[in-house]
Amino acid sequence: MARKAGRTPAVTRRALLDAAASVIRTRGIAASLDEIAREAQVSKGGLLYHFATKDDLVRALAQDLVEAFRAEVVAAVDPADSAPGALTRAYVRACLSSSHDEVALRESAALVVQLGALPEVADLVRADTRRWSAELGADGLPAHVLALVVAAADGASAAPLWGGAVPHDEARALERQLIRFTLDQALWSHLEA
Amino acid sequence: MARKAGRTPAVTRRALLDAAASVIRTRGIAASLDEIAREAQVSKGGLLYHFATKDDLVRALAQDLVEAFRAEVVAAVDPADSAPGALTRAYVRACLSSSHDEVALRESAALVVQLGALPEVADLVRADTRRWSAELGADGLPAHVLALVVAAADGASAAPLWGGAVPHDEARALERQLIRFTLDQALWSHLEA
DNA sequence: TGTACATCAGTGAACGCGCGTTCACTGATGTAC
DNA sequence: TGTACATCAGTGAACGCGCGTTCACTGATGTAC
Repeated sequence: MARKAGRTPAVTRRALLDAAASVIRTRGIAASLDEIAREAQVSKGGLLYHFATKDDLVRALAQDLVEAFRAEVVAAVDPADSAPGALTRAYVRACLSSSHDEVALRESAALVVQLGALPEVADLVRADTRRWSAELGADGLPAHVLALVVAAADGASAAPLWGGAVPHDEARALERQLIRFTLDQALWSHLEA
Repeated sequence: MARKAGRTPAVTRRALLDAAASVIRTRGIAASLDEIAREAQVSKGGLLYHFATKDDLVRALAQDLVEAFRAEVVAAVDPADSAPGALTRAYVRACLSSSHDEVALRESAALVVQLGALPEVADLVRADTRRWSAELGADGLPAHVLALVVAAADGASAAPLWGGAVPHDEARALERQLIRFTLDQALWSHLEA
């Protein structure tokens, strides 16, 4: 513990990652370690005890966000849903639901893109994207349906990147449409090339 | 002209914007003016003669890209197409076509997002997004169809942001699907909430 | 037509400030005896 | 049980380097007479 009783190192580390996310979200990747440390109520030296270098911090943050999104999707899987496309439906729900924290998740997407300015982070994100491609590709949907649904989910969740706020009810409507899409086989053949 | 015959000031300015785009694309927003100036074959002082400040340069670049995308869409409008959704179809073609420069346009989207780290640029982009919303909203398509099509086009064109390369033939297939969507009224009612 | 002057479009050296990183030090907790 | 020592989790001052910005200067072109 040391010098700051009442906060375990793990909690301090968590606070630093949260502070980094919040500060970088608003001030961009150019945010200083000073700002981040202050936000986490730690000295700059204290931050550097946990993350030896700024790149270290940013990389850890990117990993954290990528894992958080994956956990979000896994949590959105309906255990009673055994039809093809169950994972894709969870993906859609995770991308479009604004239930539990309004905008946080979508802002995180924007944050990851910002962090992508660092090559190592870009690699990390690219690897995760490939993993999603593989897992969604094995979800049992025809390729052309999957491509459409995933593109729409991605587009809606990336909209904050260019300042496009999808209104709440519109997001729910889009979510319903996309989910129906993954279930309605009559539609599939109607759209086949 | 002065001191560098054979290049008009306008051409130098253009070269600086192009160099800024290319350098920032690869090295992120933290790229230095030195690098950008060198890429444009101008001294750092020369760059600052055209753009008094780094923010100035970045703002001009953002504006340039936003206008280039708009021009792209306008050029993609089919003059013989008078059905509802003509502008939306042009938007889809601009987002998904990889014809004339493979990846340049989509990389530009990524670039704009990077630039969004500066508040003034974020405002500029947000304003442009609102303008697109208004214009696409007046394009004659039902709201739920428009939302789906635009989200999918956005998602496909933003995929490079997280390293998701949409293969060429898949992009063409998605383009065809989305365009059919804007034309097939039977589908519309089938999808109505 | 030549000459003087102003302006445009830069050059390149120097400055100064912010920020990432280093470093010597420290106060609590854990462990050995 | 008390005491010495090591380690963990930081603090905060100092350093140095990179980068944006300033500034004095300059070489072509345009304009007045």
